[in-house]
Amino acid sequence: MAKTEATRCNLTALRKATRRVSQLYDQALATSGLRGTQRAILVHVRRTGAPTMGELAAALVLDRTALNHNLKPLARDGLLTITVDKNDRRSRLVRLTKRGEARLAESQAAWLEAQDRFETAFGTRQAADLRQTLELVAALEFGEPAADVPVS
Amino acid sequence: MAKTEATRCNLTALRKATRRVSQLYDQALATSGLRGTQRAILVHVRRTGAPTMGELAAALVLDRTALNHNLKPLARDGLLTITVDKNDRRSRLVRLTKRGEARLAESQAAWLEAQDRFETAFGTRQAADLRQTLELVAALEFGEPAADVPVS
DNA sequence: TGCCATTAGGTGCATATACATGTATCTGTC
DNA sequence: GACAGATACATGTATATGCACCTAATGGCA
Repeated sequence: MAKTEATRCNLTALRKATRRVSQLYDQALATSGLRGTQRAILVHVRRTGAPTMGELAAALVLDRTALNHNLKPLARDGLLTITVDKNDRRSRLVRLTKRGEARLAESQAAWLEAQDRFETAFGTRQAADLRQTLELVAALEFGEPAADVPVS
Repeated sequence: MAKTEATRCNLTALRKATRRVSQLYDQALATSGLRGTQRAILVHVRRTGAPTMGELAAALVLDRTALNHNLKPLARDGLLTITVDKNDRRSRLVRLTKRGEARLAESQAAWLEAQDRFETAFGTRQAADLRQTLELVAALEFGEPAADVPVS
Protein backbone atom coordinates (compact mmCIF):
# COMPACT_ATOMS: atom_id res chain seq x y z
CA MET A 1 0.00 0.00 0.00
CA ALA A 2 2.80 2.38 0.81
CA LYS A 3 4.08 1.64 -2.62
CA THR A 4 1.25 3.49 -4.28
CA GLU A 5 0.83 6.38 -1.91
CA ALA A 6 3.05 8.54 -4.05
CA THR A 7 0.65 8.19 -6.95
CA ARG A 8 -2.52 8.31 -4.92
CA CYS A 9 -2.29 11.83 -3.57
CA ASN A 10 -4.67 14.05 -5.46
CA LEU A 11 -2.89 17.20 -4.37
CA THR A 12 0.52 15.99 -5.44
CA ALA A 13 -0.82 15.09 -8.88
CA LEU A 14 -2.35 18.53 -9.26
CA ARG A 15 0.77 20.32 -8.12
CA LYS A 16 3.06 18.39 -10.42
CA ALA A 17 0.91 19.10 -13.45
CA THR A 18 0.51 22.75 -12.49
CA ARG A 19 4.26 23.19 -12.09
CA ARG A 20 4.93 21.67 -15.47
CA VAL A 21 2.37 23.83 -17.24
CA SER A 22 3.37 26.93 -15.30
CA GLN A 23 6.89 26.51 -16.56
CA LEU A 24 5.62 26.45 -20.13
CA TYR A 25 3.36 29.47 -19.82
CA ASP A 26 5.72 31.57 -17.75
CA GLN A 27 8.52 30.90 -20.17
CA ALA A 28 6.35 31.96 -23.10
CA LEU A 29 5.08 35.01 -21.23
CA ALA A 30 8.50 36.05 -19.93
CA THR A 31 9.17 38.52 -22.75
CA SER A 32 5.88 40.29 -22.00
CA GLY A 33 6.80 40.92 -18.39
CA LEU A 34 3.73 39.11 -17.05
CA ARG A 35 3.34 35.85 -15.14
CA GLY A 36 0.52 33.45 -15.70
CA THR A 37 -1.28 34.45 -12.53
CA GLN A 38 -0.86 38.13 -13.27
CA ARG A 39 -2.31 37.72 -16.70
CA ALA A 40 -5.25 35.79 -15.32
CA ILE A 41 -5.94 38.66 -12.93
CA LEU A 42 -5.75 41.29 -15.66
CA VAL A 43 -7.97 39.24 -17.97
CA HIS A 44 -10.61 38.92 -15.29
CA VAL A 45 -10.53 42.62 -14.49
CA ARG A 46 -10.86 43.45 -18.18
CA ARG A 47 -13.90 41.20 -18.46
CA THR A 48 -15.70 42.45 -15.39
CA GLY A 49 -14.85 46.14 -15.45
CA ALA A 50 -14.29 47.15 -11.85
CA PRO A 51 -14.58 44.15 -9.51
CA THR A 52 -14.01 44.38 -5.78
CA MET A 53 -11.12 42.46 -4.32
CA GLY A 54 -13.51 39.94 -2.83
CA GLU A 55 -15.17 39.29 -6.17
CA LEU A 56 -11.80 38.92 -7.85
CA ALA A 57 -10.54 36.56 -5.19
CA ALA A 58 -13.64 34.38 -5.39
CA ALA A 59 -13.51 34.24 -9.19
CA LEU A 60 -9.89 33.15 -9.13
CA VAL A 61 -10.36 30.76 -6.19
CA LEU A 62 -7.69 32.76 -4.44
CA ASP A 63 -7.44 33.75 -0.82
CA ARG A 64 -8.20 37.45 -0.38
CA THR A 65 -4.84 38.11 1.20
CA ALA A 66 -3.05 36.24 -1.56
CA LEU A 67 -4.86 38.38 -4.12
CA ASN A 68 -3.87 41.46 -2.17
CA HIS A 69 -0.23 40.46 -2.40
CA ASN A 70 -0.56 39.58 -6.07
CA LEU A 71 -2.06 42.96 -6.91
CA LYS A 72 0.82 44.92 -5.44
CA PRO A 73 3.37 44.46 -8.21
CA LEU A 74 0.65 45.11 -10.79
CA ALA A 75 -0.42 48.36 -9.10
CA ARG A 76 3.21 49.33 -8.57
CA ASP A 77 3.86 48.94 -12.28
CA GLY A 78 0.79 50.99 -13.12
CA LEU A 79 -1.12 48.18 -14.82
CA LEU A 80 -4.17 48.64 -12.61
CA THR A 81 -5.58 50.92 -9.95
CA ILE A 82 -7.17 50.13 -6.60
CA THR A 83 -9.62 52.73 -5.32
CA VAL A 84 -12.11 52.99 -2.48
CA ASP A 85 -15.70 52.25 -3.46
CA LYS A 86 -17.77 55.39 -2.86
CA ASN A 87 -20.84 53.31 -2.10
CA ASP A 88 -19.11 51.10 0.45
CA ARG A 89 -15.91 52.54 1.71
CA ARG A 90 -14.79 49.16 3.00
CA SER A 91 -14.57 47.85 -0.55
CA ARG A 92 -11.86 48.45 -3.09
CA LEU A 93 -12.49 48.61 -6.82
CA VAL A 94 -9.86 47.23 -9.14
CA ARG A 95 -9.57 48.74 -12.60
CA LEU A 96 -7.30 48.24 -15.58
CA THR A 97 -5.22 51.22 -16.70
CA LYS A 98 -4.35 52.04 -20.31
CA ARG A 99 -0.95 50.65 -19.54
CA GLY A 100 -2.55 47.48 -18.21
CA GLU A 101 -4.67 47.06 -21.32
CA ALA A 102 -1.63 47.59 -23.48
CA ARG A 103 0.40 45.05 -21.52
CA LEU A 104 -2.41 42.54 -21.84
CA ALA A 105 -2.58 43.07 -25.59
CA GLU A 106 1.18 42.70 -25.89
CA SER A 107 1.09 39.40 -24.02
CA GLN A 108 -1.68 37.95 -26.17
CA ALA A 109 0.63 36.39 -28.75
CA ALA A 110 2.79 34.77 -26.10
CA TRP A 111 -0.27 33.36 -24.35
CA LEU A 112 -1.58 31.95 -27.61
CA GLU A 113 1.77 30.36 -28.28
CA ALA A 114 1.75 28.67 -24.88
CA GLN A 115 -1.82 27.50 -25.42
CA ASP A 116 -0.84 26.15 -28.80
CA ARG A 117 2.22 24.34 -27.55
CA PHE A 118 0.27 22.79 -24.71
CA GLU A 119 -2.58 21.65 -26.89
CA THR A 120 -0.28 20.37 -29.59
CA ALA A 121 1.38 18.16 -27.01
CA PHE A 122 -1.70 17.19 -25.03
CA GLY A 123 -4.52 17.42 -27.54
CA THR A 124 -7.06 20.17 -28.06
CA ARG A 125 -10.07 18.09 -27.12
CA GLN A 126 -8.27 16.55 -24.14
CA ALA A 127 -7.35 20.04 -22.98
CA ALA A 128 -10.94 21.22 -23.20
CA ASP A 129 -12.11 18.17 -21.26
CA LEU A 130 -9.45 18.68 -18.63
CA ARG A 131 -10.34 22.35 -18.17
CA GLN A 132 -13.96 21.40 -17.63
CA THR A 133 -13.02 18.79 -15.06
CA LEU A 134 -10.74 21.25 -13.29
CA GLU A 135 -13.50 23.84 -13.11
CA LEU A 136 -15.59 21.26 -11.31
CA VAL A 137 -12.77 20.61 -8.88
CA ALA A 138 -12.26 24.32 -8.25
CA ALA A 139 -15.96 24.67 -7.41
CA LEU A 140 -16.12 21.71 -5.02
CA GLU A 141 -17.59 22.05 -1.56
CA PHE A 142 -15.94 19.68 0.86
CA GLY A 143 -18.42 19.87 3.70
CA GLU A 144 -17.48 19.11 7.27
CA PRO A 145 -14.33 17.35 8.33
CA ALA A 146 -15.24 13.79 9.27
CA ALA A 147 -15.55 14.16 13.01
CA ASP A 148 -12.83 11.91 14.35
CA VAL A 149 -14.26 11.63 17.79
CA PRO A 150 -17.55 13.48 18.05
CA VAL A 151 -17.40 15.87 20.98
CA SER A 152 -20.40 16.52 23.22
CA MET B 1 -13.87 35.57 -28.31
CA ALA B 2 -12.66 37.60 -25.38
CA LYS B 3 -15.67 36.29 -23.55
CA THR B 4 -14.27 32.79 -23.40
CA GLU B 5 -10.63 33.54 -22.84
CA ALA B 6 -11.09 33.36 -19.10
CA THR B 7 -12.22 29.76 -19.37
CA ARG B 8 -9.83 28.79 -22.12
CA CYS B 9 -6.56 29.17 -20.30
CA ASN B 10 -5.23 25.77 -19.35
CA LEU B 11 -2.88 27.20 -16.75
CA THR B 12 -5.59 29.23 -15.02
CA ALA B 13 -7.83 26.16 -14.79
CA LEU B 14 -5.00 24.15 -13.26
CA ARG B 15 -4.08 26.84 -10.77
CA LYS B 16 -7.64 27.37 -9.61
CA ALA B 17 -8.17 23.67 -9.00
CA THR B 18 -4.81 23.34 -7.27
CA ARG B 19 -5.54 26.27 -4.97
CA ARG B 20 -8.87 24.80 -3.99
CA VAL B 21 -7.45 21.37 -3.25
CA SER B 22 -4.38 22.80 -1.53
CA GLN B 23 -6.65 24.61 0.89
CA LEU B 24 -8.38 21.35 1.76
CA TYR B 25 -5.20 19.35 2.26
CA ASP B 26 -3.25 22.04 4.06
CA GLN B 27 -6.13 22.62 6.42
CA ALA B 28 -6.34 18.92 7.20
CA LEU B 29 -2.57 18.64 7.58
CA ALA B 30 -2.21 21.79 9.68
CA THR B 31 -2.30 19.98 12.99
CA SER B 32 0.55 17.71 11.87
CA GLY B 33 2.84 20.65 11.11
CA LEU B 34 3.37 19.62 7.50
CA ARG B 35 2.23 21.20 4.24
CA GLY B 36 1.12 19.21 1.24
CA THR B 37 4.35 19.80 -0.64
CA GLN B 38 6.45 18.95 2.37
CA ARG B 39 4.60 15.70 2.86
CA ALA B 40 5.05 14.84 -0.80
CA ILE B 41 8.78 15.37 -0.45
CA LEU B 42 9.03 13.24 2.68
CA VAL B 43 6.93 10.47 1.10
CA HIS B 44 9.18 10.36 -1.94
CA VAL B 45 12.32 10.26 0.17
CA ARG B 46 10.87 7.44 2.23
CA ARG B 47 10.09 5.48 -0.90
CA THR B 48 13.44 5.95 -2.60
CA GLY B 49 15.81 5.82 0.37
CA ALA B 50 18.49 8.41 -0.32
CA PRO B 51 17.77 10.29 -3.55
CA THR B 52 19.93 13.13 -4.81
CA MET B 53 18.40 16.56 -5.04
CA GLY B 54 18.25 16.27 -8.81
CA GLU B 55 16.39 12.98 -8.64
CA LEU B 56 13.95 14.40 -6.12
CA ALA B 57 13.36 17.50 -8.19
CA ALA B 58 12.74 15.49 -11.34
CA ALA B 59 10.36 13.13 -9.59
CA LEU B 60 8.34 16.01 -8.19
CA VAL B 61 8.49 18.04 -11.43
CA LEU B 62 10.06 20.76 -9.36
CA ASP B 63 12.82 23.16 -10.25
CA ARG B 64 16.06 22.21 -8.48
CA THR B 65 16.34 25.58 -6.79
CA ALA B 66 12.72 25.43 -5.65
CA LEU B 67 13.40 22.03 -4.12
CA ASN B 68 16.46 23.44 -2.44
CA HIS B 69 14.37 26.14 -0.81
CA ASN B 70 11.65 23.65 0.11
CA LEU B 71 14.15 21.37 1.83
CA LYS B 72 15.46 24.07 4.14
CA PRO B 73 12.61 24.18 6.65
CA LEU B 74 12.50 20.38 6.67
CA ALA B 75 16.21 20.12 7.37
CA ARG B 76 16.01 22.94 9.90
CA ASP B 77 13.29 21.04 11.78
CA GLY B 78 15.36 17.86 11.71
CA LEU B 79 12.97 15.88 9.52
CA LEU B 80 15.65 15.02 6.97
CA THR B 81 19.36 15.32 6.40
CA ILE B 82 21.29 16.53 3.37
CA THR B 83 24.79 15.10 3.00
CA VAL B 84 27.51 15.12 0.38
CA ASP B 85 27.61 12.02 -1.77
CA LYS B 86 30.97 10.30 -1.24
CA ASN B 87 30.94 8.96 -4.78
CA ASP B 88 30.23 12.31 -6.39
CA ARG B 89 30.92 15.23 -4.15
CA ARG B 90 28.79 17.52 -6.30
CA SER B 91 25.68 15.56 -5.35
CA ARG B 92 23.72 15.74 -2.13
CA LEU B 93 21.88 12.78 -0.65
CA VAL B 94 18.59 13.42 1.09
CA ARG B 95 17.58 11.06 3.88
CA LEU B 96 14.68 10.86 6.29
CA THR B 97 15.50 11.08 9.99
CA LYS B 98 13.68 9.17 12.75
CA ARG B 99 11.95 12.41 13.49
CA GLY B 100 10.94 12.73 9.83
CA GLU B 101 9.55 9.21 9.77
CA ALA B 102 7.60 9.92 12.93
CA ARG B 103 6.20 13.14 11.54
CA LEU B 104 5.14 11.37 8.39
CA ALA B 105 3.39 8.69 10.38
CA GLU B 106 1.65 11.30 12.50
CA SER B 107 0.36 13.07 9.41
CA GLN B 108 -1.01 9.92 7.84
CA ALA B 109 -4.47 10.17 9.39
CA ALA B 110 -4.85 13.82 8.36
CA TRP B 111 -3.79 13.00 4.81
CA LEU B 112 -6.28 10.15 4.64
CA GLU B 113 -8.99 12.45 5.89
CA ALA B 114 -8.21 14.99 3.16
CA GLN B 115 -8.16 12.23 0.55
CA ASP B 116 -11.48 10.98 1.83
CA ARG B 117 -13.13 14.37 1.85
CA PHE B 118 -11.90 15.10 -1.65
CA GLU B 119 -13.04 11.79 -3.06
CA THR B 120 -16.37 11.94 -1.28
CA ALA B 121 -17.02 15.27 -2.96
CA PHE B 122 -15.48 14.49 -6.35
CA GLY B 123 -15.84 10.74 -6.69
CA THR B 124 -13.26 8.03 -6.13
CA ARG B 125 -13.20 6.85 -9.71
CA GLN B 126 -13.18 10.41 -11.05
CA ALA B 127 -10.26 11.19 -8.77
CA ALA B 128 -8.30 8.20 -10.01
CA ASP B 129 -8.97 9.19 -13.63
CA LEU B 130 -7.97 12.77 -12.95
CA ARG B 131 -4.72 11.74 -11.27
CA GLN B 132 -3.85 9.61 -14.27
CA THR B 133 -4.56 12.48 -16.65
CA LEU B 134 -2.51 14.85 -14.53
CA GLU B 135 0.42 12.46 -14.52
CA LEU B 136 0.35 12.59 -18.31
CA VAL B 137 0.33 16.38 -18.21
CA ALA B 138 3.22 16.47 -15.76
CA ALA B 139 5.25 14.27 -18.10
CA LEU B 140 4.57 16.26 -21.28
CA GLU B 141 7.35 17.42 -23.52
CA PHE B 142 6.49 20.65 -25.25
CA GLY B 143 9.15 20.68 -27.92
CA GLU B 144 10.39 23.86 -29.57
CA PRO B 145 8.63 27.18 -29.39
CA ALA B 146 6.90 27.80 -32.71
CA ALA B 147 9.51 29.94 -34.42
CA ASP B 148 7.73 33.22 -34.90
CA VAL B 149 10.07 34.58 -37.51
CA PRO B 150 12.78 32.09 -38.38
CA VAL B 151 16.17 33.74 -37.99
CA SER B 152 19.12 33.22 -40.36
C1' DT C 1 -28.55 57.59 19.23
C1' DG C 2 -25.12 53.98 20.44
C1' DC C 3 -23.27 49.71 20.46
C1' DC C 4 -21.81 45.52 18.52
C1' DA C 5 -21.68 41.76 15.21
C1' DT C 6 -20.55 41.44 10.49
C1' DT C 7 -18.08 42.46 6.46
C1' DA C 8 -13.99 44.04 3.48
C1' DG C 9 -9.41 44.77 3.52
C1' DG C 10 -4.40 45.33 5.11
C1' DT C 11 0.04 43.50 7.32
C1' DG C 12 3.48 40.29 8.81
C1' DC C 13 5.18 35.87 8.54
C1' DA C 14 6.18 31.36 6.54
C1' DT C 15 6.36 28.42 2.81
C1' DA C 16 6.16 27.60 -2.60
C1' DT C 17 8.16 28.38 -7.01
C1' DA C 18 11.33 29.80 -10.59
C1' DC C 19 15.14 32.59 -12.85
C1' DA C 20 19.84 34.52 -13.03
C1' DT C 21 24.05 33.90 -11.43
C1' DG C 22 27.90 31.94 -8.86
C1' DT C 23 30.70 27.85 -7.02
C1' DA C 24 32.41 23.25 -6.66
C1' DT C 25 33.17 18.95 -8.84
C1' DC C 26 33.73 15.71 -12.47
C1' DT C 27 35.13 14.10 -17.17
C1' DG C 28 36.80 13.75 -21.71
C1' DT C 29 40.61 15.20 -24.64
C1' DC C 30 45.04 16.25 -25.98
C1' DG D 1 47.90 15.39 -16.17
C1' DA D 2 46.12 20.15 -17.18
C1' DC D 3 42.09 22.40 -19.06
C1' DA D 4 37.55 23.29 -21.25
C1' DG D 5 32.98 22.02 -20.92
C1' DA D 6 29.47 19.84 -18.52
C1' DT D 7 27.12 18.65 -14.18
C1' DA D 8 25.14 19.33 -9.43
C1' DC D 9 24.06 22.57 -6.21
C1' DA D 10 23.77 27.18 -3.52
C1' DT D 11 22.27 31.96 -3.14
C1' DG D 12 19.67 36.21 -4.00
C1' DT D 13 15.60 38.15 -5.73
C1' DA D 14 10.84 38.31 -7.17
C1' DT D 15 6.35 36.62 -7.35
C1' DA D 16 2.61 33.08 -5.39
C1' DT D 17 -0.10 31.47 -1.65
C1' DG D 18 -2.36 31.17 2.79
C1' DC D 19 -2.90 31.88 8.01
C1' DA D 20 -3.18 34.76 12.17
C1' DC D 21 -4.17 38.95 13.48
C1' DC D 22 -5.44 43.86 13.05
C1' DT D 23 -8.19 48.08 11.31
C1' DA D 24 -12.00 50.32 9.16
C1' DA D 25 -16.64 50.70 7.67
C1' DT D 26 -21.44 49.06 7.53
C1' DG D 27 -25.86 47.73 9.33
C1' DG D 28 -29.11 46.03 12.58
C1' DC D 29 -31.20 46.61 17.04
C1' DA D 30 -32.05 48.03 21.74
